Amino acid sequence: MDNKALAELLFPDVTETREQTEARFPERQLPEGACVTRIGPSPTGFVHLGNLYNAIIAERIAHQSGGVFYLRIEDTDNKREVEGAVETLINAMDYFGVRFDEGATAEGDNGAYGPYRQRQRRDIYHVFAKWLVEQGLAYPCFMTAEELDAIREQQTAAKENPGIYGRYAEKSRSLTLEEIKQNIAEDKPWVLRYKAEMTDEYIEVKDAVRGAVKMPRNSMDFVLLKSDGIPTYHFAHVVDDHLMHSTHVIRGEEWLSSLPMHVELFGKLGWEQPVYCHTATLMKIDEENGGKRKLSKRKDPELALSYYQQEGISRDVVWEFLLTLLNSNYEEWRLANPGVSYLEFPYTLEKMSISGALVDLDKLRDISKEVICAMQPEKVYDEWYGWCSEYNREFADLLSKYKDRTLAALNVGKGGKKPRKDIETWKQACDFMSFYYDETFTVADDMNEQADEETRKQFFAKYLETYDHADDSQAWFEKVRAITAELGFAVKPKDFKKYPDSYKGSIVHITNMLRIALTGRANAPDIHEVSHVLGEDIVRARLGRWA
RNA sequence: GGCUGCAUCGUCUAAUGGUGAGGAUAUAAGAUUCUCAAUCUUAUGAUAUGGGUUCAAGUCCCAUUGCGGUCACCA
Repeated sequence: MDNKALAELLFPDVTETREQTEARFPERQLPEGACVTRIGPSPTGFVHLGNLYNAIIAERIAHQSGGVFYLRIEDTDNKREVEGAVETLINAMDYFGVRFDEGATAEGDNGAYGPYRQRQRRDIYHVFAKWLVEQGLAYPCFMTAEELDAIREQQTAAKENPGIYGRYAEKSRSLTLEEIKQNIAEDKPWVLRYKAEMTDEYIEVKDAVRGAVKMPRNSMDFVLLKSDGIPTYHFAHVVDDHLMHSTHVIRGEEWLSSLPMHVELFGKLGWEQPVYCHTATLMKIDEENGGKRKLSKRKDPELALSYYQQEGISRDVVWEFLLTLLNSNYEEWRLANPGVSYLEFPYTLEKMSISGALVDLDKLRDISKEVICAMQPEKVYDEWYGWCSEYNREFADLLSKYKDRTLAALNVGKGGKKPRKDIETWKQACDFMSFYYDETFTVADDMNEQADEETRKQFFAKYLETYDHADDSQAWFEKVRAITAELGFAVKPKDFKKYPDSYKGSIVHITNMLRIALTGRANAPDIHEVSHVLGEDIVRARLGRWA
């Protein structure tokens, strides 16, 4: 076979040599030790928690080393592509504070190694495809889907490994130049296959987290270019990560088994392999059978990044959460460095866990309270307002109308050493804080459980009579106690527990009445503090209804 | 099925081959002279199984089991 002639026949439009193409993607000028990483999502419109997980690793590795982090859109499968998916992805990454130095943007490209959308790099792949054909390392295959299905059936029946290799590749491999010319003249669709060697050798690849991984060397004639001339993931990955000079390839462990193909291509093209880092899959407990399983797009809403956006889970919270999963020493570091940005944490691949972690929403909730509690009220306000303006416009209006009151409310219970931890998510915050605004204030809890109507009227009348908005918390509580005793309620809850028949109730009932009247609920923060956030007029108005 | 990755409390994990297997979270009980959110005490709770190597194994080796991945003109 005349490989040169075959290459010309298959790629008549390719005029550039591989040297010329490579010269257009020169070495990056970076300081010693700088890492170049990327994420390569496919634009399906669905952004995974796993996407962010890998993005965070890649971003940290690059930026901690003074390197480059870029975005490449892997859109080689046009069947899966969804309109507007690139924008969705960029928005999601932006929401979670992942910033790219170069790569695809909503408008186009930013950077010297583009295009950053694989479909637009078709000509580049063809240069290397042509070279592989010239070297006798690739050949066209005209087999139809039906023929491939038949082969697979035959292989399954014979308990052989499925795929195109060995004698199953004979038919296409043995085509003469004349036959190929004929097929092409007839416009028969073809794919370009890698011409693998039949071998039982093993390869060993160093994975940055897993250590040495041993696998059988590739002996499959896998597809390099599909019939539309677009490369498969495998070919595109090798060409792009070489030309764009990625030093580290961070991706999910589902790629581990195709690693031999990639190693094969890097070897044959004479390129240096990047450092591979195959991350563990995020898992979840299956409610049906109690087993550990992969997060599934259909059954698990918390898999979608949009879930975290819709719930209003703060960017910082998601980072903290993922970092605790990513590096086992993160929590320890956080404890030793409270108040420091997570960006200061020295992230290392060595500390990465290799077994699949379970997404534990309990843990997320705990981290969430912790993180938001530690935020300055101004920051809480800004982030919360930002979320509301996208997901709850009415509340956003309230927040801007009552900005000062909201800031004061966010300070409630923040004075001492043990600050309150009320807020978990922005969505929940709207609910939790609703009693501070007349527009959203409702009485949710029943006051009948606290005392009968007669006592209630007496209490509120007396309370308002002696109420002095200027009282400090001590003086205020003394008055509450006085009224409590006067009404025949136990001032000490323990007394009531001991002698329930001697009292009409305890101070707990009294304060609960106050709380319900003031906030609409029996469980709420400190009455005295809340009163001062609301102001005297509102306090008198809300309590007056009951007197 | 072939190939392959992983395996410590429910969950996330720590432990140069050598301490009573430690922490966090969750759960339960108690404390905090007003609820709740917290906070503090305490408790429950793990090296998947079976062999080997070694004075000594959670740690090294082998097998079994379990869970995952992959075997497309999908990524």
